[in-house]
Amino acid sequence: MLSKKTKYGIKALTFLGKQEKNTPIAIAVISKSENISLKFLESILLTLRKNGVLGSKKGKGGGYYLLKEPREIQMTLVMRILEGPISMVPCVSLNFYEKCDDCADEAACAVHKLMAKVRDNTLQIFKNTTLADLCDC
Amino acid sequence: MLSKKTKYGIKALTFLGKQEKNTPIAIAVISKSENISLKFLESILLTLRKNGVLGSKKGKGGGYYLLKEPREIQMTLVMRILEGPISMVPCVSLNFYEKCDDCADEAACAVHKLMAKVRDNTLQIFKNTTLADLCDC
DNA sequence: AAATACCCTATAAGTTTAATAGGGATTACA
DNA sequence: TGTAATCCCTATTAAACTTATAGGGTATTT
Repeated sequence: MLSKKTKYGIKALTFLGKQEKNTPIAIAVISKSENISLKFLESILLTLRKNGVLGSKKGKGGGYYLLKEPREIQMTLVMRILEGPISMVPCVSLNFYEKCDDCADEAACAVHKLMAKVRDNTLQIFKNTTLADLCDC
Repeated sequence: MLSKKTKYGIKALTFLGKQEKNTPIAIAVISKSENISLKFLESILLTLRKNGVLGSKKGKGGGYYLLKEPREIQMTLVMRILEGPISMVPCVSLNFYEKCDDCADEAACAVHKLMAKVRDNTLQIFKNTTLADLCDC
């Protein structure tokens, strides 16, 4: 299951990407428009800012804005920041690899084999989908 | 993340699929071979039996066995029984559909759009992968 | 200086997962 | 016929994760 954190994060990014000008948008504006708990959204946007996806401006007239063009923001990046590993098991993860305790031979493991296939496909989708694609609705 | 339930389930099914003869195998045998908690595995195999994937035989010499040929057991079935929905959000699920509370227009939702693509791809893989494929190692 | 809006940490409620425990029912075989 | 093997079923629990909520701090603009 996709966490609400990621879901809300993608919605917020899409909202920002759809703006005509890339000027700061207050959290409260996004929160109301997308029906997202303000405080929860706050922490999500903070995470995206710390990871270089968003910039922010404090004080009156402040808010969050995209640091890159929508077409340059791949969903791989967004997913990894908000959701974590793209693969369903750590033993096939490229960025978050971990060996399984219970599994002696990875090459002979059915789960590994299956999940590697799934990861390859999912990764392709996330790589080839940018925020710009999601903003065309 | 894939639950351990599903992971263990697939491993157990693969173990059964690799047997020369399709005679009952005791839970304890699978448990030891695959390093899976016996009691936990027990509940998993029970679920698979209740869903028509496995048969069982009680008493001495009893155990679990496949009810169908490995090549006829699609991973879609196994995943849906053990893991639940294949899609990452309920609003794009074919078998477990649910509307989002926060989302007014599904067709215009970025998350929906993205996750529908992911589901399509993942579904194809699970459909085209049978237990027999996983047993060739 | 006052209002606005982001920044940061802590905490709590709710849910899910993974496992554990314990006993019941059935079957094979000596 | 009795006993060991083995599946069947329910309940409980411990840990982890998710989804918020609360409260105050800091910077900026007007």
